[in-house]
Amino acid sequence: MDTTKLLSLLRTSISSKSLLKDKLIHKKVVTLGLQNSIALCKNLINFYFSCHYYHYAKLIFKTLEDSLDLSLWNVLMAAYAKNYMFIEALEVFDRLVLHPFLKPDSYKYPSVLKACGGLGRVSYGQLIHTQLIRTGFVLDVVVASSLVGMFAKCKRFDYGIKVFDEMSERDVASWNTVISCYYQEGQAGKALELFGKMRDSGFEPNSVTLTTVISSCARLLDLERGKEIYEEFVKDGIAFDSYVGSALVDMYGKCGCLEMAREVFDRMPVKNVVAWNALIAGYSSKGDSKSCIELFRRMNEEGVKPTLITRSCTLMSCTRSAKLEHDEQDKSSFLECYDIRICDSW
DNA sequence: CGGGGGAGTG
Repeated sequence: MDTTKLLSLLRTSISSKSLLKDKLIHKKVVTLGLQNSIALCKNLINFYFSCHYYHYAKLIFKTLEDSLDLSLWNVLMAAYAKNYMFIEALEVFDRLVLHPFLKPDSYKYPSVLKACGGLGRVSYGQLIHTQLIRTGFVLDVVVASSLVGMFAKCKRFDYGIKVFDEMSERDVASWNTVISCYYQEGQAGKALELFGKMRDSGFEPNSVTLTTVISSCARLLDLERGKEIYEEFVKDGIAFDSYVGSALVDMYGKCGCLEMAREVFDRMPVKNVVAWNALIAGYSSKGDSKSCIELFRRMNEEGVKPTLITRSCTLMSCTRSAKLEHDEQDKSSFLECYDIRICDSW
């Protein structure tokens, strides 16, 4: 069996998440003496991460870390960053910095910047920023966007916007990053303004853009504009995914159109917890505790785990309900929700 | 091999 065949087997087992099968493949890799195949090992690392077998992933890396292949280090950092293991990602980066022979490339930076953002380590991010200017890697569009995102996550929006303004090359993702930067800062109007600029500059917005733009309309309670923009996107054939769906449910809910919110929600093929929460929050703001309780029960039945937001919205709607003192059914619903809150850890 | 998206209360 050759490397190509093994790789394709591995990809299939990654998508079907069958660990047993993969262990057999891994054994085969070792017995065939292909453990030095970098490409194969990158796939193995990603596979073990997808099964949360981080220890195995690290072992694979360890057997090859002396091979002077930077991409292997980058794969490991990216895998950690993607799984929110930011400390581990930074540890790999720090070790890489001390490496005597490996010369940096632009792929080394996005993951570590994501980790800095996730940990709020702005001073470390700034240190890297300085290096990026010195080495010229800041000219890479992905590296620069990562910087913008890192500064936004660290609440240093001014720095993020400055980096964006100085970018010599931009793409859809970098525009999305800066639009989201304004949104996160609480400047929804400015986010919409940048969206206009993005289109004027000739970039085609995608579903990521749509999510942020709809959320901005939601925050501004500008239902008309949101609808208008959404219809344009529909005409352009932009995908209606779970992010877009949740943003729409949120917008309709915030604007008090619960029928529309419910309609979008029902149309979502996969209802994630954010969509549930957005709908519950909508009913909660109307003081409709009955609908909140009903949804709270339904999501439990459907196996979607409530979050802190689910519970606070549901409970708030119950306490807001003026009938609570008199209506036995509401009272028991409240207690039910409260009991679950005590049993689960928050 | 890398970057960008959504929910609550006070």
